[in-house]
Amino acid sequence: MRVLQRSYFSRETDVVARDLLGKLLLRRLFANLLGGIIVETEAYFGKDDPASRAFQGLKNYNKVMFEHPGRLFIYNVHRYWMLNIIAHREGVGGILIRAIEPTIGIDIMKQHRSVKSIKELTNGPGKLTLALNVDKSLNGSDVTSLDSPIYVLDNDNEYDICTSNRIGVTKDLNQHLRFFIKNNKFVSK
DNA sequence: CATATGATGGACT
DNA sequence: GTCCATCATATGG
Repeated sequence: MRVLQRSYFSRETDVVARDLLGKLLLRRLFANLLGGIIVETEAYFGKDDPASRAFQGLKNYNKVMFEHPGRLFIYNVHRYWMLNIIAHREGVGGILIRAIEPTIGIDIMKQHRSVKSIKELTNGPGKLTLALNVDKSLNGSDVTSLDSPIYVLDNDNEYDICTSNRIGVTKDLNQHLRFFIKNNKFVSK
């Protein structure tokens, strides 16, 4: 397996969002490796997407969205941090990682969250950042190197993919920009 | 299992 | 003061 490179993220945002399903998201935390299989994503565009954090234009907090692909964009909503990877062919765009299937470092991730069942560990965007110990300090970091705190490994497995409208947005576009693996029990509710 | 509701804090105007 | 790409809890089946 190899680390996904900048060229991988330099494609249309929705194409990359769909393509990321099944890939392995890894978080290096001190001597530990945490993470799992990406099972749910959402694509967000720029000035033509009213649900996007870039819709209102360049701000201090969202400037990573306007920079080159392959970096993390960490954004706060309510009390939680959202983990996004910047991806676009040109212009602006990012992908929200909404859920992963835990496979590596499960015991450590459980220490970060008091949950009874493993199903609840990372089945939501705010839940997985808690489990992976991700916060704003990682905003802007590169994901295209094994030395990065977070990176994504390629994975050959094939999955059936479903789509829907995005979850929780107040002004969605009239197209399906949420992607998830069919029948996977770690997809968010 | 499903749906409803209140708490929450960062960044905006 | 307002908005928000959420979550945990409580309740009913």
